[in-house]
Amino acid sequence: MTVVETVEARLPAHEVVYRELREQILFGEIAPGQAVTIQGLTERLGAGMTPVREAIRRLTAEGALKFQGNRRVIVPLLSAKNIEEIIVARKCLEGELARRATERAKPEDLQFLVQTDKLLDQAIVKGDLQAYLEHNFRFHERIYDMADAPILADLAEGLWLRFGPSLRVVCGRVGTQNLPDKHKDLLSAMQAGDAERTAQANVEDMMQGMEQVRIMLA
Amino acid sequence: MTVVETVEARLPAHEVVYRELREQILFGEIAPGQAVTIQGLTERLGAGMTPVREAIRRLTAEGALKFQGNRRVIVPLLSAKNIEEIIVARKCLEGELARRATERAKPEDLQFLVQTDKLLDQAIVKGDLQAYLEHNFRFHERIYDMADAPILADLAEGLWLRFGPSLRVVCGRVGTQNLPDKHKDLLSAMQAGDAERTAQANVEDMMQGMEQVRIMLA
DNA sequence: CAACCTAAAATATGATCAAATTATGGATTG
DNA sequence: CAATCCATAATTTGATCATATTTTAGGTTG
Repeated sequence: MTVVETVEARLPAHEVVYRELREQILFGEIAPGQAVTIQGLTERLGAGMTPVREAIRRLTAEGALKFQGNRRVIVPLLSAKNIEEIIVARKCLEGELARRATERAKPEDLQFLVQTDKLLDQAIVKGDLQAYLEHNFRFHERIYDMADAPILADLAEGLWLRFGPSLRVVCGRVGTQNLPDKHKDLLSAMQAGDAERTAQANVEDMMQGMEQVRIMLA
Repeated sequence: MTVVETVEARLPAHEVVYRELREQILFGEIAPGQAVTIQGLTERLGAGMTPVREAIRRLTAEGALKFQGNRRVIVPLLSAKNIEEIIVARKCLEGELARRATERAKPEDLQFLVQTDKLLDQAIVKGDLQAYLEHNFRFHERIYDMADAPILADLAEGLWLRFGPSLRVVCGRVGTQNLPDKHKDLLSAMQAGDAERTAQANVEDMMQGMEQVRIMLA
């Protein structure tokens, strides 16, 4: 048995299933509107029923899944109104988190962000949608971690879980080439230690993405 | 079998357990730091293991419970830093929700709020902590519902779940007599249709409560 | 077109296995 | 001789699974 297997064996099955399913939703592998069945997951992930159930309830609580009245669970379809709400919340959260992250940035954090942004650019050039979505998320997730504000980070990640599936749809239509971001502005501001400018760049970056989703839903 | 029992029987056991446990946490019946065991709940609520498990995962995802590394689940203890984070998020959310609620207020909503505030005052006079906490929550919950913004309402309720247990501790120490609120200001502004003033009153009300918790934690 | 029937899926229980905490008793030390 | 510490046993609790029951959806028949 390898070391990796030993470490993973320490994680409960419900935790493993949760993470797996979460990533699949986050990167749009399960489309908005699509049903998620317990039995389907037990087969697909080779897990028992109870752990699968627990993972589904957890993701439902986070808004990543929606419990229909009739025992059905689906990946929710976002409405234009939903996006407005998400924008309101993110405007506040993304600004605050970027501000705090800048004040606490360590060299290895900046190095990670620069490196991730590079990988992101490469994914855009290659047109690799999956890699684009993943690196983009890792970039912002790192900022959340840096902020040393677990509750705010939880809220921000929870929102990501809500619009993630739609983002995939948007990017699939628009194409990775046409996805502008403000990461360069953000990084230069953060390197300069300018928390306010970093916050502003992060909010603008967020708004660009949300705008794309908004256009699609209209 | 009564009608009520028939209707409740339609709700899945995991949903019933979830609601029950959620209320108990919300109104501080389970103290911060206290452990929540699966077997304890199966006995106390007369439910099976799987539904209890699902309810716990759901509440863990909402931040109402915390999963310790060693398989233990507790009601989290708030730190002073946590409160700061909650304040940042609530400043944004409570303002927006009150604004939207005012714009959409129907006569029966206002009637409910006035009535609930009356019950709240009575609870204060009687020194009935449990009733105070419950009516206070129902008051604000109604505002969330009125706002017609399910995602923002989810976020606001989720935060309530985080500070609820601490609020109980605070009120237990301070006594219900010494708990000022801004509900009268809020109601008069809302009745006048002044969304901005309602928002301001709601944020002030929130801050008064958070301030109490902050003082206790210092 | 409605009522019924069948198949599939979800709910829920209890049994079983594994892990962790607590309790116990003996050895060691001051 | 009493107190402390450590190792080990016992008990409690969590994790997982297999299975029985209930519910729903969809197709079929009158």
